[in-house]
Amino acid sequence: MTTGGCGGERPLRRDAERNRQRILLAAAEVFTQRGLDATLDDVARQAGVGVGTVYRRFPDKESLVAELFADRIDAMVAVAEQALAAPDPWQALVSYLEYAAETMASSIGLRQLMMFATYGRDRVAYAREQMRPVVTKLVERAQEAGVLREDFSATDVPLIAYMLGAAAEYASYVEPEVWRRYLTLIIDGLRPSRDGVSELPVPALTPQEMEQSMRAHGQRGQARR
Amino acid sequence: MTTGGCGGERPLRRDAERNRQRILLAAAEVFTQRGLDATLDDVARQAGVGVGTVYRRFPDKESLVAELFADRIDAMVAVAEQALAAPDPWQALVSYLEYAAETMASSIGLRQLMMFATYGRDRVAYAREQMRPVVTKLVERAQEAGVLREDFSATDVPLIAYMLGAAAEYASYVEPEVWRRYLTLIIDGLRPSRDGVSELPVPALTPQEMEQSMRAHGQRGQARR
DNA sequence: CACGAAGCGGAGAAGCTACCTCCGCTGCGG
DNA sequence: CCGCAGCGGAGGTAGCTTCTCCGCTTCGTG
Repeated sequence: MTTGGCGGERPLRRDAERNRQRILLAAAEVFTQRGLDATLDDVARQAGVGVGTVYRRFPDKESLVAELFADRIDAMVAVAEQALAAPDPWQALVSYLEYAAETMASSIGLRQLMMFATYGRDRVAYAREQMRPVVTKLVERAQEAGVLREDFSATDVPLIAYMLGAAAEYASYVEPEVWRRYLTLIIDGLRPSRDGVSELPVPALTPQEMEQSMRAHGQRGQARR
Repeated sequence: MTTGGCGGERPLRRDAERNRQRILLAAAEVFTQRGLDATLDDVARQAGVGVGTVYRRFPDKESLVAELFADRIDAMVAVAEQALAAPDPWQALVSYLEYAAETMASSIGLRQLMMFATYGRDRVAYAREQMRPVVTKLVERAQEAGVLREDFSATDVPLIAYMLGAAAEYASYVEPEVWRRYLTLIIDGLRPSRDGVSELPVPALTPQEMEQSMRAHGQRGQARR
């Protein structure tokens, strides 16, 4: 009632607000399980409302997707910064890598959003820019401490997370956590100079190349599907 | 002429045969670079012929895809068997893993074909059945020799290969070989009991679960997309 | 060379699917 | 109790894919 100045938009009617929440919930379910290719019709069905209701609340698919995942994208940046504050350089890097992989594995839609420049380019681009120097520092700190192999690079982090997300998606119907096996293998391979360690055979992607890859996939709406 | 009994089909006219080869070549290009979602129209354009010509030679998309990749699928089985004949259990497993990953990384279409039950189910299913016991033996032999961690499983092989293929696809425009970095990390993580080795945190997929995953993705034509 | 048949191209039919709009009806709440 | 915010979902529009058809071209044999 007493909101007084009515900051701009009047509050929704009670039933409308309830439907809005239902839609958000349904969208989360649908886009995480089936990816961003899923239709707004699908979301509506899952929410138990008509398509019209969805389009009344969200001007288009992109807005809905953006609103849905905004906080999880922000969280990725925050967690990276927290990791940098942690005392143990090895633990910091490993836990961030795990967090990134967990994020990519937890939602097909979010993975597509982060890795393909299909929707919400601005916000994602911004988050990526925030993270880049932080992750670089994370990697360098571990290397300076001598606990991480020298040939590892910051751009390997998102690619590994993406890759693990792909494995998670593949197995999502039977064991959504298999990716942890492969993360463990990779982490075990991350330590420096043990006997029998082989050098990494190819240079890592440069940040510019990461951008390019992202764009290349964004072009033809692969995210999709 | 003197083919006499005419084994069934008369040979194609010279220009027709030339076009057939062009189509096969174009199809290889298109399906490996863009995946099985690519249109037969795309193939025709790439081949420099009309769509009609494609459909005259190959009854439908599936036939073309099957014919294209048949030998590479057979090769996967053959290479597995060869690996089993190699003397060094570690080398045998590692080289097969590399071969599998290379296959999945070299062609988006082939990876989809092998991992999603969209086209050519029979041949792929058959190849998988052939490979399963061989890979199992490869893994067990390495474990008995004490050169491979005990918690590694045969079903990890295709999943790892798939995952690396996903990384390859992502970076295909800038550095199609990055996946080798991650294969190396994984291989370094494959050796048994070094100090600081962590146990794998999740059980591997069972062969039945592998089948299920494959089918699940095949259902809604994701492969494509 | 001439001619029949094999082959060709590509417009377009047929069938989807996805996004979004519109309008007559419903039911909230002042 | 009534006015208006909100609702549902049929359907318009656009795009895309698979495959067919038929008038024209080219091969190669007699």
